[in-house]
Amino acid sequence: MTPACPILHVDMDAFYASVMTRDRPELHDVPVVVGGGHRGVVLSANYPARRFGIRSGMPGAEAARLCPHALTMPPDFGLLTPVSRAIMETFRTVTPLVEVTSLDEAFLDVRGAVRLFGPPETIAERLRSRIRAEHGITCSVGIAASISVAKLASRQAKPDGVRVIPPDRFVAEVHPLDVGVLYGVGEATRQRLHRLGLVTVGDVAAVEVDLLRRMLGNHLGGHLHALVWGTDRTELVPGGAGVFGFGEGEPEGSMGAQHTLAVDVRDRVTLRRELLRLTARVAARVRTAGRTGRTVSVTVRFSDFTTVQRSRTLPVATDVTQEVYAVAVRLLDGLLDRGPRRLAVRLVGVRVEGLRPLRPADGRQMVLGERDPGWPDADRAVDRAIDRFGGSAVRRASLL
DNA sequence: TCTGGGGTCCTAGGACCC
DNA sequence: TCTGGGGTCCTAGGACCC
Repeated sequence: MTPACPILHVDMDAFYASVMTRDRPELHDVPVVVGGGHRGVVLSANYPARRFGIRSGMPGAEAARLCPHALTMPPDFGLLTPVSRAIMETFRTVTPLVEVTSLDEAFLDVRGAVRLFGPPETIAERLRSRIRAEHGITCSVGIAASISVAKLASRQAKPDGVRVIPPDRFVAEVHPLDVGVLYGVGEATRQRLHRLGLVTVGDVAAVEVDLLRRMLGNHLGGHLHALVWGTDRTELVPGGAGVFGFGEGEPEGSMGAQHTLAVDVRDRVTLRRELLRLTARVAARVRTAGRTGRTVSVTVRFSDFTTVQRSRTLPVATDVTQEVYAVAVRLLDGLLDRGPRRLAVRLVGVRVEGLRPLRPADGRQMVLGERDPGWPDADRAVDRAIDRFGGSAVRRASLL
């Protein structure tokens, strides 16, 4: 029989901080912050640090103000990634229906596993004790009929707990809460709803769906209506880690890179050099994934934090660094010429969109009368060298 | 010493075509 | 020589997630 609540959301507790201090018992009562260095944000804070009000996503400077004696360390993905992979593999011993949404979170559909392993609550406890035993860290599990409610439940289960929200308890337990608890309602939508006098989930549920659609737009209105009644049935998509660039597959639609400069910069030569560095990285990833993209998009964030983006779609898809860069640098120049003038630049980014698999026929066919400038060969040579000697072995002349 | 980096999806207007 | 609808593509911006 299919259980009423077949969806599990498993969320590691303070994953980065927990893993990085796991073998250092002397740090267990010390506030530890991962990330948040110069101009950065907090990626993870252990529970002692949270007692000072430190939260992930917070500017590092603010965290330092709240707790000056906290120990701050950069994330060590060489340590974190294998732990994450092993945990996700543990999930797959229960069900193949695992959607990995980040290094430290996944949704599981266990409807086919109850016969073998028992009810979802039992499965949750099994997974929790295995993760504790094998990796020395704790996690929390939300259990519900849908991913959106399971996600909400796991947040309430933290730390180191399990929470079930069955459909017949949804209204009683969720309607009194602030709309911001809903998965998919961020700060902007929350503020908007609050301004309309809709503060709790129940307040929104009392509004007719047609009115909601008129107030918030067709899609958001309809989606929100489903969320507040717990009827959203967005399907779990098995796989998915590639979306986050953690190496398990590659993203489908776009690949990009951006960087916040150590100091705000006005000098165009410096900005172009940074753009080339990022472009080389992105194009190499596109090639490695065996894809090409048609749209190049450049993002600039100015010192006042206003962010502008310009894109250009090419007639023919490319994976050639120099072709992407030629477009990107024109977009950058246009942006600097017409953007909020006089402001220094804080961040530059480049993205290749409209990715699709590279078919042999796409090859490097020449437009009539055009000479192949040899860039694809140069790219392949660079890719091979990076493959053999590592990324630091190869630098483009203009980066030296 | 305010505010990262990697993605996805939706909206809305204009161009262009039928 | 007046009015139009529908579909797709492109661009810019914004919201959301971890």
